[in-house]
Amino acid sequence: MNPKDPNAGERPPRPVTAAMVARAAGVSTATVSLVANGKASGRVSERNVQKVRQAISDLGYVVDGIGSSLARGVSSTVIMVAPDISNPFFARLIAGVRKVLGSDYQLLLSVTDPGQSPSVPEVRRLLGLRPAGLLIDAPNRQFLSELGSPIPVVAIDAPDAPPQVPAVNLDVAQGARDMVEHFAGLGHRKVAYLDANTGTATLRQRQQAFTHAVHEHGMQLPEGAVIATTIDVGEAAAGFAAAWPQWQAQGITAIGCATDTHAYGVLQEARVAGLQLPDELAVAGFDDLPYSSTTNPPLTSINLDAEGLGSGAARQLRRLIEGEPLDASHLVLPGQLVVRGSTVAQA
Amino acid sequence: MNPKDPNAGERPPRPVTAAMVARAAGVSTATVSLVANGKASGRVSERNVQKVRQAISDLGYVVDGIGSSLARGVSSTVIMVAPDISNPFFARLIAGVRKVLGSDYQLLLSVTDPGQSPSVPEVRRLLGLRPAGLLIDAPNRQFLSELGSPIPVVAIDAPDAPPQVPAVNLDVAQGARDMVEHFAGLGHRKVAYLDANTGTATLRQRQQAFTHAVHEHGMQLPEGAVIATTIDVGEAAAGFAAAWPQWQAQGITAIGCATDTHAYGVLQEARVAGLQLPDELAVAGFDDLPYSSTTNPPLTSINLDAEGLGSGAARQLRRLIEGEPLDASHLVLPGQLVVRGSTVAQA
DNA sequence: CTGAAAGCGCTTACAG
DNA sequence: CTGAAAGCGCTTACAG
Repeated sequence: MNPKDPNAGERPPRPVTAAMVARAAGVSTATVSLVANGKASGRVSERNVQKVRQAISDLGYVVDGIGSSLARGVSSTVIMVAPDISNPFFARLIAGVRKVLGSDYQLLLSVTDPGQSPSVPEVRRLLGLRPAGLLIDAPNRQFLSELGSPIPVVAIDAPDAPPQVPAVNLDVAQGARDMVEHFAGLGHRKVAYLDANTGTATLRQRQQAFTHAVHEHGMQLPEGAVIATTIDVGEAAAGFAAAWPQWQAQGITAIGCATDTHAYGVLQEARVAGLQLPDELAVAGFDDLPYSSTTNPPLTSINLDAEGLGSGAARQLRRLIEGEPLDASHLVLPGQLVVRGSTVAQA
Repeated sequence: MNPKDPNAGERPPRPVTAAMVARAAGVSTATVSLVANGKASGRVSERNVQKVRQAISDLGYVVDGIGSSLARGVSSTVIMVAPDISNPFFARLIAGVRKVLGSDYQLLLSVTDPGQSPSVPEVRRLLGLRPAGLLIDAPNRQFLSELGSPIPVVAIDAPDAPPQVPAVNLDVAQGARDMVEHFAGLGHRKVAYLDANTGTATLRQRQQAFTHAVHEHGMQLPEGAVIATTIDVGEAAAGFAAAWPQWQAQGITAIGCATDTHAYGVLQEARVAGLQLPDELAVAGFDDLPYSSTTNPPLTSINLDAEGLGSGAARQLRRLIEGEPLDASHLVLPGQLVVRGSTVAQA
């Protein structure tokens, strides 16, 4: 670590093994193992602990994860399999996971092809790495029922996970109902929905609950009032721009968006079109991304706790790994409607 | 894989080992190993190959990565360490890496805290996993000089990497010069620069080369004409909105942006402010993200080959891993100015 | 072409 | 408290 380290930047000759440390300290590798893993107390004399510690730091010994994993049967690695990492929601999710895993487990990400649910063979290969547990983001139901993992698995954002697969989800259906109720309370009668076309379960749920709630409230979702684009401000803007003339003619005054990203596109085009928000058009989204409080106007959104989702999933996984019982196999985190200027004129 | 698999969703009793396969096929584990690793040809009789293949598929055997890694000394894992994953540029980078690694190596991501260069101890722990190689995205120079890895490492987007660390970079300086020359050719005399405040070397390079080129062309970057925000459309929009009155008063007619994301913010605010682009204001960015061709107006940008960056780095790493010589330790991929409506009125 | 055996680096009963 | 030894699952010279 010393910047003047003569070895800096070069290939160290060969890695330091426990045997080398044992020799240097004059003890057995068993003792080195105990000390290196913090299991020395009460089992190794203070004198030997010191000698081993000294040798470890002198030689720069790091426990070899492979040897250790083989001996123990598992590694201290947690692998998270995720289809889509390039969005701020995911970054917050990871932050939550990392927080709970701390330094006890090493988090590694395995990215599947964009928008694809992971495949069973792919995950089986990952299993060959002997992770302590697996976190699987947005898997589809079929995958989950086919997997059958020998190690603990927790699904994230998998509302359709079978009961035997622990999962932690977001209550997006309730969020959708809250959004619709909010629109209804404001007097909107005809609404539209800007969906995401990625086909994950959480997105499907949002749309279905939205549609259902609209009818329950006696409101209308006219012909052609549900369109879908990718999760991209530009695509959403273009989609809205194309649909708006007709929607306007149909008397639509409010738009629910599957994600805040979609809503940003709507806001952008609406401002360019000179629409008065929220008077002529009300817009709301899902996710409550950080920027939603500073858009113009600020965006009404369903706050979904990405970090809580990550920490919750990691917590469940730790329980499983460590053999503790789960309070519940499926956890559902509530969302929260955050009302801002895109639906209600603010002071 | 059969959906009717009675084991589906349950914990398989215990993993299948090479010894079990050997017993089932009536051969030794050595033979199983040869067949399972595709090294059988010319060394195992066709008859035994068949028997082993049969047993492998009957039992669903997968080579244990841990055992294999220990025996071989390395795993077939490539770990990519990255500070910031939540942007589309990174997704394309990954795609390039995956393409070159194919199924020969398993790509795993290790995410550092947002915006942080990885730390040496962190990476040392990763080394305990015995990866075949390491890909390190946007490391700082100090990290690189301290690391001294026993395994192949390739730095990505590290223009200040020391010569002994192979790196693949983007020629952002040339890109900045091209951008400025483009502005100059259009007759702009006073320009501004909207920087990113993340402090990575590539961003620093863009800004310095831009500034330098401005002076070389006899143009001006007036007092207060360089501001910085996070890489976020909203932040950039707000930053621009706050600065524009003064910039306008100073006679600034063109803005260079450190990333397209910044430029989107400028475009957004400019349209709202009713500015005529490109007549009253010209805007250009870096990255040429997919959406840049469909903004309104389409954005002039320096196309940086994210996928090529990923595939180039992966290719270098493979060479290193496989013991082949490198053509060059440092690779620099050219950028390309793509002129669109945000700087030049289009037909 | 084949299999017995050594060895990768570690952990963990076990005997002392 | 301590160390010799077995064993984790695999790969690879080696002898046949």
